[in-house]
Amino acid sequence: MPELPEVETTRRGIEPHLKERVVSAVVVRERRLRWPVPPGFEDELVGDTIRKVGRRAKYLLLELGAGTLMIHLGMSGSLRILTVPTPPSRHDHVDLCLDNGAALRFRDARRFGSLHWLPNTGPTHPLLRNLGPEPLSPTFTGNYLYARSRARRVAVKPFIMNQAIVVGVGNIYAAEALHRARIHPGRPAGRISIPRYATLATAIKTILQEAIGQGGTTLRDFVAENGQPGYFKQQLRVYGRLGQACSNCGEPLRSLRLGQRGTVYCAVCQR
DNA sequence: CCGGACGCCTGTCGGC
DNA sequence: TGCCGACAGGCGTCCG
Repeated sequence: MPELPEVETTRRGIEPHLKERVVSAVVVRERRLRWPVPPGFEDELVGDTIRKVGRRAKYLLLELGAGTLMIHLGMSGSLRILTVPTPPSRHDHVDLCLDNGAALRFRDARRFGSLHWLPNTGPTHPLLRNLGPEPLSPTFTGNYLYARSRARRVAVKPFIMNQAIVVGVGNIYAAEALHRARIHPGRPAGRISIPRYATLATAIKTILQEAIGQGGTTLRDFVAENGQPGYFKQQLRVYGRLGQACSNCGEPLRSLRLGQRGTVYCAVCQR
């Protein structure tokens, strides 16, 4: 997926096109997403005004008068702004048509993404309830990671990919941050010192900020609202570089499997 | 509570 | 060229 940098890139791209626009129509061509799009979903949105485009974790939050449209991009989702009518292709599942003739189009080949309507009157959505802190916020620190990791035997990579611990970090940026912090991805989370967690927290912040600056990482599917790919792929030091020389020491990068996810690392630099 | 495995989908790539 | 398995940016659910 789209991890935090790709979702934030999308948020920044779509907000100016959506702000203070009225939804004139909603077209749902495929309701079978990660969570089914409920009947009547369209009716909640039509006629309402988009006031703000926010983000929490990897969720985009379109705040309207009567509620919030929550969008998750899954593994292969993207959002585009169309300024002229464009025929939908096979994986273009939802269009949000605006009062100025433009439209927001949701595309997702694998359909792991989802859309939810959250009425203002309702409770907090269950998917938002158990999320950890935003990694770019001041509350996310090495001390925080240290405190949350005590007595946990899970490997540090799946630990920082756990959205209840810290949000927004997926498989790419977890691998990159651990390489930058020189921590072995398989090291048990409960066996990392305070200073090393301080380094890791800083590495996560730095990697995410730099990736946002490059418009995210495009491997295959991700594009911003204007169709542009993200360029952070050029900066990746371990992800997708199995067998290539480590940028620090020249050692060929190795891989292992952690939590059913491929993990590339340097056996010399990361311990 | 914790941690690991599974499944949801489509597309692509490497090996034979 | 075709077929088959493995793998891919996520994550909720189930089971031990």
